[in-house]
Amino acid sequence: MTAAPARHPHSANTRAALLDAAAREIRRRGYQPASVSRILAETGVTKGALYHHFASKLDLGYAVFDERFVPEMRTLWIEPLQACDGDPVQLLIDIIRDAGAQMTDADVALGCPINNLAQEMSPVDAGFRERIALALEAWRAAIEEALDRGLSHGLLQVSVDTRAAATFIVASLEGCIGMAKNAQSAEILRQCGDGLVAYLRTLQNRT
Amino acid sequence: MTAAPARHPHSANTRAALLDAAAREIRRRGYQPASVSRILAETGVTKGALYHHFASKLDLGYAVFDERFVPEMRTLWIEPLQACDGDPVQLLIDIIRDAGAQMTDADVALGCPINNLAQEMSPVDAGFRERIALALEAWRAAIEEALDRGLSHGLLQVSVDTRAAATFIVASLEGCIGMAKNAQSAEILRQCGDGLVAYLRTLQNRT
DNA sequence: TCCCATCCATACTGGTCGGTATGTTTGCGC
DNA sequence: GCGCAAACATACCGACCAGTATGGATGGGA
Repeated sequence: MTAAPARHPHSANTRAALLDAAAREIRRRGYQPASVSRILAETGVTKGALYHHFASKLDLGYAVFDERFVPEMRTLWIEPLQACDGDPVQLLIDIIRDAGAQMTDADVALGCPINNLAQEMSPVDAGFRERIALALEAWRAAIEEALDRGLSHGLLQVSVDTRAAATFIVASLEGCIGMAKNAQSAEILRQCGDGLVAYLRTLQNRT
Repeated sequence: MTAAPARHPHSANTRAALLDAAAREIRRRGYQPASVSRILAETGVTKGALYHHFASKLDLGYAVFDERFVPEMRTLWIEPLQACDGDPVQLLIDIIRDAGAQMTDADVALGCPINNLAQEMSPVDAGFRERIALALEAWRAAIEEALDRGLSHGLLQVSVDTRAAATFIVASLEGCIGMAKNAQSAEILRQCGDGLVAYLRTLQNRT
């Protein structure tokens, strides 16, 4: 479903514009309150074009998740983690600090799109739920593997259960982002992040 | 807005039934997708009765939050914390373990109603956002005060920043509940909870 | 007993929703 | 240049939504 034969070259642009606008709309309002009409109005694309590229609103929602939200998370978290051969805890701290420093209150107010969809859609739609579960599991696994490498390099406390720690890190990260989202405050995000950093440091082997 | 003059005694029952049904509906679907018609169908109450008791759907939503969700959180968390004069960390661990043990997968799949509304409504409606901020702050403050008492009794590491710790505890708790909600698994909730418990233990003064 | 506010019931409205049927344009392959 | 499918456009549909107008039932206070 990613790409059509593309006989007409501009077609891909239309599709991309729809995905971008839908991503903004879903980020801001969530999937269910997202309005197809608003997406069309914002892009200037007509309804016929949209339903040529996507079978339904749900299909569009899935595409936004797969082609926008997941890649974003991959480049921010998974790829750095996989490339990490130093101290994974320090890498996590750096990402948290960097991302926290760059975000404005407006960014923070939108939260994490994956977690937004998890909270909204998991009781309602199995397709979203399974996609989200896969994405979160990939994230968790990347953290666990990085922790494992750090452990084998003697950088972590030997008592650390890397699987449990990775699970908790993902959960508390989403929790911090969620708290800051409601507060609409990058300052709160940093405060919450500091709490998480304090936890992360307890995993390090301090010698 | 809590209670009308109640000239007719049955009136309070109607109102309570509406609040209960609306609470179920909002728990399951969120506020925006919650349908007034479904609430009426479930209760057997008519639309005239509903709009006699509540000025609007939003008013009903606020009442559900104030009179159902917040009291629930208060009895589960705030009151035990305020009554705690022993080790606050152990109290938190006990609550987490007890609540986790009692919950079924179906319960877990609904998540925390306060956090659900935070993620859904904070970018959309200031009234919800402020209510949620107050509730979360009350929760955080109750934890902080309990930690402060524990600290003064020598039960915690003297290096603990109780305010930051309380903030992080709330955030990570909501994060754990959110992860388990998407997984629809009480087992995941317990695993995440174990991670949080491991963090909580790092706050204790082990001597 | 009768008044009157409270409480509830019914029918309806305007608006938005996602989706579709049908027609037109576009541009590559031949 | 022609054929033809991909790509887009327009108009419309039924369903559902929150909310309202209006009238009727109810029951306690004077």
